[in-house]
Amino acid sequence: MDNHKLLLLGLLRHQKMHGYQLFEFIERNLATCTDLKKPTAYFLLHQMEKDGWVRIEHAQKGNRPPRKIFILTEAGEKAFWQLLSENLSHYFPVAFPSDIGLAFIDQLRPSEAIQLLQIRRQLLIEALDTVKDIPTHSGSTQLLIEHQKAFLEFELNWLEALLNSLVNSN
Amino acid sequence: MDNHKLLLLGLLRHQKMHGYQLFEFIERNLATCTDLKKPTAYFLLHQMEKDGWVRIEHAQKGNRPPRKIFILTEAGEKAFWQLLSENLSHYFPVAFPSDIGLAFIDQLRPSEAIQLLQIRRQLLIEALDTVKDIPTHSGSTQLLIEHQKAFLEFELNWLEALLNSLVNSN
DNA sequence: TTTTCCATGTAACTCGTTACATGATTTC
DNA sequence: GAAATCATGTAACGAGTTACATGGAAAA
Repeated sequence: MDNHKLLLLGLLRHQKMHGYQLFEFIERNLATCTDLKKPTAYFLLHQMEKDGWVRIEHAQKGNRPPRKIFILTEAGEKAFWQLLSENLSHYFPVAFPSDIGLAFIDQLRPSEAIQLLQIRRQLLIEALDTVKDIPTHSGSTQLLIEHQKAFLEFELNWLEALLNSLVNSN
Repeated sequence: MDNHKLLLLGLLRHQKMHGYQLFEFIERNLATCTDLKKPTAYFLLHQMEKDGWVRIEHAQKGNRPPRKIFILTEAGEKAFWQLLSENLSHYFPVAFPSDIGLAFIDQLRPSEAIQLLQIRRQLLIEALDTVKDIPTHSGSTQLLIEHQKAFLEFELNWLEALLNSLVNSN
């Protein structure tokens, strides 16, 4: 939650935006790296407004639906630094739901295990291709994408090594 | 949730156990790899009993609190295979909350960024040490631990490369 | 003219967590 | 005698998701 707020604040610090615009940006560029959904984004924006971290300006473009433009306040700026340094000085442990199946792989015939993991391998390759297709960003936003890419490559290598060892033991 | 059930079923398939025992095992051996908490485990076990995947035998050891021993049924066996092949043939995307901070690292002075990330580095090293201390398991349960270890090593390398690039740009 | 895009949200639900409750028993 | 262990849970809460609602404008 704090990290989601950090993301929104950081984007707003760079440029004031309305909710749809924020969400579009995340969806288009960071979908592989984060998982902030639309209703959550709106909810957090309003909560931050209550807390005085952002203020709202209303705007209209032609006859389009009215926009709520979110602008960082000074309190929001302070919160940004706080959340940023908390984030960077922590390490958030990651659990891998996919791994649970691996714990029981020795209960399958190797040929069956291989067949199932081939499908996973294909999905991993597709995920990696998606990340590779993201256009390069300026600044350190690119780090997020680079890290995700490096991670997926690591995962793919690891899975292929596992597949090889299964093939050899067959 | 399905993956948590898969984990419980898989452990029970190997050996019938009571809730406390199951949870102890997970806590002791798989804490770094999964995040199943005690109340969740009890809840899922009872839910699976309602669904007929496990049945309960009551037992008493001395004057200790009575135990509920969970035993896999035939339906549970079927569910196990179903959940296992679903798990293995999927890839569950992973988001990294820690990464959000990286997107804004160019807004800090490099020296400050380095200082904060050094703390993260230390935490990563400690997490890695914890995994290295887990005694070796028989069978493919060990895969889970190996994967977590390899992942943490990847993370540490990546972070150190980032730190180096920050030091050089300073 | 039907679909997609723009722009906002709400309501109900799910999964899981935290904190607490109970009570005997073994260990320090 | 106090603290940790064994063994079971419940109740309240929290974060986030899914599905739905609204309604005009642009694109196909």
